[in-house]
Amino acid sequence: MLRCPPMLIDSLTHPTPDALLAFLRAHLHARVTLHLAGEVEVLYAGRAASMAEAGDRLLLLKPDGSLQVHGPRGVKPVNWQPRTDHLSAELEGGCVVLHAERRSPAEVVRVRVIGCAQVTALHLGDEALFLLQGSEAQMQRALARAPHLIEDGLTVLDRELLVGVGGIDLYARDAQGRYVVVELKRGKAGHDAVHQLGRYVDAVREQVPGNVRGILAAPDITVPALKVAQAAGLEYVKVEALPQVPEEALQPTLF
Amino acid sequence: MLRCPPMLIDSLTHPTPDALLAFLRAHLHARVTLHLAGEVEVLYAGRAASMAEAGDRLLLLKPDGSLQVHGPRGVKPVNWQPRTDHLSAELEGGCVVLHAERRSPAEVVRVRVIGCAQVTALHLGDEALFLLQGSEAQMQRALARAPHLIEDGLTVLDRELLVGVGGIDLYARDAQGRYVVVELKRGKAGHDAVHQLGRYVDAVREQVPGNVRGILAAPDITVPALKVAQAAGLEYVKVEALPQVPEEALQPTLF
DNA sequence: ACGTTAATCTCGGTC
DNA sequence: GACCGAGGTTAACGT
Repeated sequence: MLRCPPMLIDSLTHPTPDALLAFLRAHLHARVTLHLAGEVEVLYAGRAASMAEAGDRLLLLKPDGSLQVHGPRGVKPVNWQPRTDHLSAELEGGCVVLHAERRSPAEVVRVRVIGCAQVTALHLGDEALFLLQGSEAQMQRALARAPHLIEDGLTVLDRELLVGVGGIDLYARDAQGRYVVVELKRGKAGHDAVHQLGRYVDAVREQVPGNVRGILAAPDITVPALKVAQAAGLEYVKVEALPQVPEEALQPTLF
Repeated sequence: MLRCPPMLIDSLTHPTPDALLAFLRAHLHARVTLHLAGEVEVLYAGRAASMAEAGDRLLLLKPDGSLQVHGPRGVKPVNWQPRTDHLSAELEGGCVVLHAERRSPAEVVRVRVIGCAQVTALHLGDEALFLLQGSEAQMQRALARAPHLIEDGLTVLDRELLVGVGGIDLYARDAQGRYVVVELKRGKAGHDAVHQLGRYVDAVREQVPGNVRGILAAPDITVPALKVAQAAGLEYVKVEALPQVPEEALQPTLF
């Protein structure tokens, strides 16, 4: 009675090209995650085009067909392919070559495996529960429930109100009955946030008569962005992204 | 005489917590890339906060201190930490726990390894040559050399001209002597590109007398963005991001 | 399929 | 350190 399939399915060290090909063929379309360390050469063509000369790299192939080629630095892969439509392995001139293609956008990544130090097939199982705190969506919910954190007397009329293109984070009315467009940012707000707010305020002004205010609500704002906002008659209000956590919860004992 | 250090340094399958700890301690700060497959629980706190319940995951630890935790889908890790200041492994309640911290922004990722199926230490060597074609920088160079691709009679005065904040991609003069601000996009241009162009044009108009034109040069543009551009008196010119490749080069024989 | 936006965006450059 | 903008951004969501 195998309730939890074994995570480590198969692994080879320093396989020959033939052995590697057989390994890949056996696992490529088996809802399995593959990990390969080796010397590799990568060609990419699609929205752009790139070529990486032979070098030691780490490949990751997930069951959704996504492929990533990692170098020795950084979180970002050197080359990648998100969710492919077609994945194949062939022998070309004595080397295993991986093809990862997708349409829309039409892109192909071609990986030539010159040498393989280790290849492993794993079963990563289902995704486990994941909770994120401090997203803009959470901030939006919290402020919709407690709009006084933005301004006293504010009444929220709508969330994610679609106006022309794009959605207004919070659409509200202030104590004097003026309409208020609120744009939220979970981090430091920059030019882009001010422009976004300005665009929404303009759109609302075209549709409703009377005064319309624009408020940028964020935990911080860049100095230039604040100037631009003020020059455009838009307001900035400081709000915290993460709900205040009681001091006790931060004590190391609870970790 | 070891000119190329061996890529595969060490590997364990199903190590005990003690063996895993020893393995990690031995390799963590040895300019080595570590790969670990196992059941894992992750806490993150910093710009936001997250927790991931125990699940099968794949860890990547690079010599620059970057850490990523991959699930069964997507290019993006479930949790990550780019370039840490401090990395450590300890035994807590019978489980190996990894800490990856950085200041600025102050963030910490804590990975509890409940079970380890495989852990491998690799040497990924130096980065190999990487060439990317079709970046905006390349496009900028190409169009600066051949501005007629944007418009006949255009003379490029400057590239990346700093005006207020941000840089104008191409600053030019047209056949009639009017100043032209060109904003480039390597892909489809959207609202943001139009706003960016508008901002630069406004900044130039404040500094020079006379008519100032704004041209958005991109291989494509969204319909709404085109409308906004036209309404704002800005122009759109279609230019290809990738230099035209001769048909022969695309023939499969050359692959 | 298209358009828009958030993201723990990452990453690099410049002031 | 702050700020800005590119990115093969990715990924999710809505129409």
